[in-house]
Amino acid sequence: MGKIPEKYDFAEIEKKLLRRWLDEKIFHWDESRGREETFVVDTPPPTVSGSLHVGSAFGYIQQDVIVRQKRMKGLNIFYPMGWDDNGLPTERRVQNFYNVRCNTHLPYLPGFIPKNDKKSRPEEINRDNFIELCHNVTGEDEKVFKALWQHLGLSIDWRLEYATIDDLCRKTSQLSFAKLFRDGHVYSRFAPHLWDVDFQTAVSQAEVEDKNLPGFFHNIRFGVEGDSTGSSQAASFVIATTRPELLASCVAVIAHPDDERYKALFGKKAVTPLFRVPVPIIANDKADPEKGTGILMVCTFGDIMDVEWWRQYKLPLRQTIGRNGRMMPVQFGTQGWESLNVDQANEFYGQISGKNIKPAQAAVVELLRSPAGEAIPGMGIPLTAEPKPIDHPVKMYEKGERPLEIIPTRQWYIRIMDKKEALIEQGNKIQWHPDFMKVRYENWVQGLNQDWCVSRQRYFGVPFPVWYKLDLEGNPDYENPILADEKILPIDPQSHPAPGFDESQRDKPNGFTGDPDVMDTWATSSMTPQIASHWALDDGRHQKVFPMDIRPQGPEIIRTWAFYTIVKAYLHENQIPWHNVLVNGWILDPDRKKMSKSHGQAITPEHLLQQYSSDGVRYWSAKARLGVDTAYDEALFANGKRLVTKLYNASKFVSGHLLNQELSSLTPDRITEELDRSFINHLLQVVNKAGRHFDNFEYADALQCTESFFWEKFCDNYLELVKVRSYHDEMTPGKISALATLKFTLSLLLRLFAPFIPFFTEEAWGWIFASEQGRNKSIHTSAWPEEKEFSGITKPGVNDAFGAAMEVLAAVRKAKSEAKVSVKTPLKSLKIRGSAEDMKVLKLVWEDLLGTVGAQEAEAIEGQVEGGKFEVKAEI
RNA sequence: GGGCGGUUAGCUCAGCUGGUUAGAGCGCUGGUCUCACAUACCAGAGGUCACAAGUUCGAAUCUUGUACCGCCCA
Repeated sequence: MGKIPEKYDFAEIEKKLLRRWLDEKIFHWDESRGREETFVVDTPPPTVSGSLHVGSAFGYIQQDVIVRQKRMKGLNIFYPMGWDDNGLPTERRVQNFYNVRCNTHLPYLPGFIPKNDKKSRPEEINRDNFIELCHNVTGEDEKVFKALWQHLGLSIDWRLEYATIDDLCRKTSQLSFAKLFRDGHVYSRFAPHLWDVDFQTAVSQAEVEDKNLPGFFHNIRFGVEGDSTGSSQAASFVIATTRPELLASCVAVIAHPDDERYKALFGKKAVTPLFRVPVPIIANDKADPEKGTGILMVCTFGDIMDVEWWRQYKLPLRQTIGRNGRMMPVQFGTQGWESLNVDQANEFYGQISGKNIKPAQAAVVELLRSPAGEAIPGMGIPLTAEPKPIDHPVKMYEKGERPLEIIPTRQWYIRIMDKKEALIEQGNKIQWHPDFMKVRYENWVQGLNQDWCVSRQRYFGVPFPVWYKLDLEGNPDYENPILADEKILPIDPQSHPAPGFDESQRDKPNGFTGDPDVMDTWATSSMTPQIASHWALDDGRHQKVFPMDIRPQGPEIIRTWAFYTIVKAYLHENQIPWHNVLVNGWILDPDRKKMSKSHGQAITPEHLLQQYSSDGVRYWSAKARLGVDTAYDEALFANGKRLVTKLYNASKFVSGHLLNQELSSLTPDRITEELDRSFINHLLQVVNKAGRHFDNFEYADALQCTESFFWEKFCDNYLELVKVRSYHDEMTPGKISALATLKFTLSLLLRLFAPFIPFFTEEAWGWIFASEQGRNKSIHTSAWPEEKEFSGITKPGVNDAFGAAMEVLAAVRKAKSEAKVSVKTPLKSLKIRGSAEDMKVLKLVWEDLLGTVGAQEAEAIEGQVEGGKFEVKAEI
């Protein structure tokens, strides 16, 4: 046993142990061992371009606590780590970091260095230059994350590191796409789809959120064709819309079939104001008579209902909003743009063409204020009332700033709408922790309303391994995409020619073109189990880790990460990806709001690690149960640090006693005193309880019962009661029993705490146990405490002598506290009354007890006692 | 509007397969330098368990409803 330092310098010890753990490879996965004895984690790859705040560490520590306990149980641990660097967050970070924008029309500049002048307009750069910058930035970000992860003590096998944009991930994502295409689960089509006009990309249902925004209801008078009097009610009607700028896109008006106000109009044609376009008046029971005026215009496209009606009634397409969010040029009088007054329509439209949506809306409203815009001459000003302010839900891209538009584009989809039931069934095969989280999954699957759109019109992502043949006019043949051979993946169709073609034929008539899109980042993240397992590349390895054991993750990505991963595992192998999903809670700001970036960034994890130690920060995370929100409270970090200090002191005390002893002789069978055996029995209860909690992933409860046992029973009571014997000069059987108990207990306590407090427990383990014969050098590969370790210890002779001693000790302490004297003050006399049976128990720990309370002798009185076992009279 | 979770001491949280005087940590009050630890120890104060009704011999714990908070969906 080496020297025990006077003070515990956690910073230095943490550094030393991190190095040692890496050198000794104790977190390495052993590929030679079978699936049954392996515990596999599908670790969440953090978005490295995201903010790094204290919440980032939270969930990872919880996983690590679970992993470390499983490792001690003897399981072979497969604990990889990935970085999510692919996707829009990185692009955005690069744009801001270097003040650049990607422009696909510019040529590639080798050795390009951005000007990085924040004051000037963003520098436009080539796509490949842009991607290079993305790699630079994420490379740096990943270093920062990795350093933090190591500092937290995450017991990751860093040989299993991956990044979602690296070759392995691109290959796996492309393989997934290719196989799904081959199996008919994937299709592309040109159709209206949710579109962000700022990022200029399609988004999927999972990335859309409803946001309440202020808007205006505009009441606009439409005419009815063939009724030019303009005076009677039947000749016109008023629709209410929040999107008057879409008036030129109007293709129909719809009211409820039972709506008396409009019954007479069905089958006739309405005439739009300004553009004087005749559109059908249709009855459909999905129109809400209560909303607005009960009759509404269908535009291509204002919302999801428009798309539905457009399809149902095979209405024409009149697109006016372009991909960039500006009003597209339109020529009335051409095919599909009929008007009763072509010249006037074009003149009106000319006043909004090219405008952004908001200014276009303002312009249209102004035009509607003029009688010149009336649908039918003589009908009057189209805008029948001042716009009425309302708050209404608007669909937004979760990362976007302006409302989403619905714009016809070509996109790739994975078919999921026909598999809802099967996907819910897959969810049922998985254990969710806490179990109510499964409901969120089910609700999401039930509410799906479109197939999974996996294509994005962006740059930094996994390309589709697809080309299209160009016809003689240079039009791509989308119906017959050319798929890359699986053997050559990953490839970029932008730089790699299509099979059978030469690069010189790129984008030339009769040649080919590469698919310009990249995949939704979830198309890659949904493959994290398969990426880590080397699915489709190394089947032996895949079988050894798939399906995985646990998927730890946040609640907000059940609808994305958990859902898509379940989808992929189902489509590829008709499997569940993991047996357990562990959903952590939110970190809340002190004001009970979800921890925000602005708040969180001020609280850097590094700062906390320096102040409270890694073990202290881990304690805070491990106190939080799965699925339960946790308030950010620095008091808990302090508690963790305090616990480490206490553990240090207790370990120092025990080690001090064992110093210069023949350690190997202090075996469990030398534990002979009743107090010791009774105390050991309490320890056994904790071992069993903590083990059971861990089996249910209730690490917080395991910590709770271990901590309270350690602090209250071991430190505050047992250590005090045993000092009489442990400090004895002679090596009496009583002293040997005490030392053997201390050694046994410390060994177990350190191991019980090891998953939570890996640094200090490892350090203390090294003081005594690491050098013992048959022990593992690292506590983290030592055995998790089990009941069988107690087999060499004789059971206590009576019922709970330790508990009896604690009760009397407490009574004496109370007397001393009331007398306001030191705890060590000797007693003048001590009288203890209890039943014959209880006194018999107490007699077995009599000497320990008297020595501890400072009594020369004590009077034992047999008699009945109310409220407790003993009545104690202590004279000071 | 629908779903899920929550509401327990000043604060942060346990307890919730119903059963003796409802627990912990922090904070607060008083005391103690006791040979592991004053980053400690000892003692103490502090709660009509959101509200209402119901089931029951008995409810923080089960049922129903209400209010408020948070999250998800429409």
